[in-house]
Amino acid sequence: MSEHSKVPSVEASELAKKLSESGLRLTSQREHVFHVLRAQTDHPTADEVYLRTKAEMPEISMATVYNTLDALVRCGLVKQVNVDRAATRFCCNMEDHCHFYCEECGWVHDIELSGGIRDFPIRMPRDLSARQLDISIRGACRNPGDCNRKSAGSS
Amino acid sequence: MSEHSKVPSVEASELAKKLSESGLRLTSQREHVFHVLRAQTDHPTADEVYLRTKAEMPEISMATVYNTLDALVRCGLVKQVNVDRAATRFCCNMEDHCHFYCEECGWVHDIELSGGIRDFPIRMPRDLSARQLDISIRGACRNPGDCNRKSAGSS
DNA sequence: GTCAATAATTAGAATCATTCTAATTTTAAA
DNA sequence: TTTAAAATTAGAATGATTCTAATTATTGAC
Repeated sequence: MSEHSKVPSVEASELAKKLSESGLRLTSQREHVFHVLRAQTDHPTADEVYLRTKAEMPEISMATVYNTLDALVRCGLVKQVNVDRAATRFCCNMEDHCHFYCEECGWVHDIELSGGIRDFPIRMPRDLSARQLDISIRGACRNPGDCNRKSAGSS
Repeated sequence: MSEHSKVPSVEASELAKKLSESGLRLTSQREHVFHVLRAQTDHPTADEVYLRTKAEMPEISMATVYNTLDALVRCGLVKQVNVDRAATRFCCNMEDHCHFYCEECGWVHDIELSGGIRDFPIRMPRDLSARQLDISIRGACRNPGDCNRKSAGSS
């Protein structure tokens, strides 16, 4: 283990387990990226993850952030969120939920589901095998002035 | 009306109406792009739309294709489909339905919903106003050999 | 129909997100 | 330890999308 592991690693064992289940190794970079994702409940882009992780671990590279995010997605610890043409966002809430995308400010919020995702009234064709259901809602935060970021485009 | 309108324009009146409702003009480029989208039930990328439209109207530019797709989305005739990190796809099926994304071959299929989209068990927070619900399912076409494109990654 | 104002189109440059490359370092296991 | 495989790195390359400034088309008033 290198000099870099200076981060609370309560999550490390879960991370190590999940990674190795997918034949992936635990590295200090992966620990830091995972820690950064868990530290906030927002939905950062790869670039935002890079900047936040760099604050903890200045030597990390963008390529590693992408590799790590892919690794975390592959081993089921993180979800990719694609809501518009902009950069992909990442979400470490693995409970059943859906995403709200504000078209004014670009912010992505989690929305709880009232039932389990299995209860959704979708009939799957026999020739397709589903791995994951993603639900997203486009709309606007009310009170445009309160929009989280980017200053609302409308008025 | 220019020399370019050589295309069956049953759709033109609907298109003109919807465009003008949003304060947008009907142009021959917009007619062609809309026609191209309606001609197939797949989910082309902007680049694919560009190539298909160019076959009917060789002078059209990529910038116009993007502008037009945006216009069609804004006036409610077309939906944007974002399923992964790749290029956005466009869908002119405006019935309630969801999208299946095959992780092996990249193909996007429409899936019918068994109920109306309003029946979905989601409780919207009061401070958010929804405009559109998007549901997508990630998975794999069974029979990997039959995958539509890109030759299946798995074996 | 003609004109002016506005909107749309165009080619190409610019930007942004993501992936690739090849060299180096780290990890895990013998 | 040693070694093979996996991960990391910086930076180049690619691909998707947006921007820019000049030109052309459309609309509505006359």
